[in-house]
Amino acid sequence: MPEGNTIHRLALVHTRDLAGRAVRASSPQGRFSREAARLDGRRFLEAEAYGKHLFHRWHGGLVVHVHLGMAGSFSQFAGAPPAPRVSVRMRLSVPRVTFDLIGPPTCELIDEEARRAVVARLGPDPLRSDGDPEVAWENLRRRPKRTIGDALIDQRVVSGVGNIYRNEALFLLGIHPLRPAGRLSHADWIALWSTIRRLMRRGVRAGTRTVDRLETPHPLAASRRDPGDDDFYVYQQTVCRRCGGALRELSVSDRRMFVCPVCQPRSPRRPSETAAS
DNA sequence: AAGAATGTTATGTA
DNA sequence: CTACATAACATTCT
Repeated sequence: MPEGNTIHRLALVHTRDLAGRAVRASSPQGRFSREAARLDGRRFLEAEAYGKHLFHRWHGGLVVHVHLGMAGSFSQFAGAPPAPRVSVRMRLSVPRVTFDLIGPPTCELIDEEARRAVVARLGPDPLRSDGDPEVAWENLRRRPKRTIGDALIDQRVVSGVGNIYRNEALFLLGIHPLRPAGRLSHADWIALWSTIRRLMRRGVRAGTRTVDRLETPHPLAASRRDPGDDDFYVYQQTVCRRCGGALRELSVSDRRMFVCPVCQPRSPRRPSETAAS
C-alpha cells in the first residue's frame, strides 16, 4: 500500500437514502445536502485522505468532502441494502464493489478553495508523505499548558489521531495524558509521532481507515468492536500489559482514557528533561 | 432498555 | 486569541 496521498478512482452511483428518498439536509453537522444528491450518475476523478477527511475530486473543480464522524463507516453489502438509512452509495471503478456510507458523517459538495480551507485548519497527517512532525511540534509548543492528551486529539495540532490512538500511543511511550504539552521534549514528540504513525498504519491494515481500507479486503476487520479489540494495549483494558498493575480510568477532554499510573508518570522520568520547555 | 462510544462543531463562558 | 465546557448529531454496541 502506498504511503499517504492514496489515490483511488471512484464513481458515484447515487446519493439517496436506502428507502429511495433523496438524501435530506438535516442538522448543520449532518450536511447531506441536495447538492450532493445532484451528483447522481457522474464520476469522481480521484479520492484523497487528509487526516480523518476524505476528498473526492470531481469534474469542474468540485470536491465531495466526506467525514465519517464517530459511528460512520463504509459498509459493503451483497444484494439488497439493509434497513432504510441515510447513505451515500459509491461504486469503485477498479474493484467493482458497492459501498454505503452509514452513520452521522458529513458529506458535502465544496469547491477547491473550500477544500484548501478545510485542509488549512488541519495539522500534519502522520500517514501522509507531506506530514511534517516539526510543524506539529510547533503547533504543540504554541499550546504549552494544554495537556498532551488533550492536544493529541486536537486536529489543528496533528490530524488523524482519535481517542483510541492517543490512549495507545501515550501508553507505549510511558507518558501520562495529563502531562502538560510543554513538558515534552522534542525527542519525546518525535517518538510520539512515529508511534502514532505506526499505530495508524496498523489501523489501516486492520481496516479502520476509510480510503485505504478500500484497498484492503477485510470487511470483518472493519468493526472496531470485533475481535480486533484485543489488540489494544490499554483502551478498554483493565490490566497494564507492561507491569501487570491495575489501569486507571480518567476523563481527558471529556473522553475516557486508560492509564497505567506506574508506567505513565505525570512528570518526565529523567531530571534532565525538566529543563525542557 | 437506557447509556456510552470511535468525532466535530456551534455556542457560551472565562 | 486561548481554553474549557456543553449539547447536538446518527448509529451501534453494551
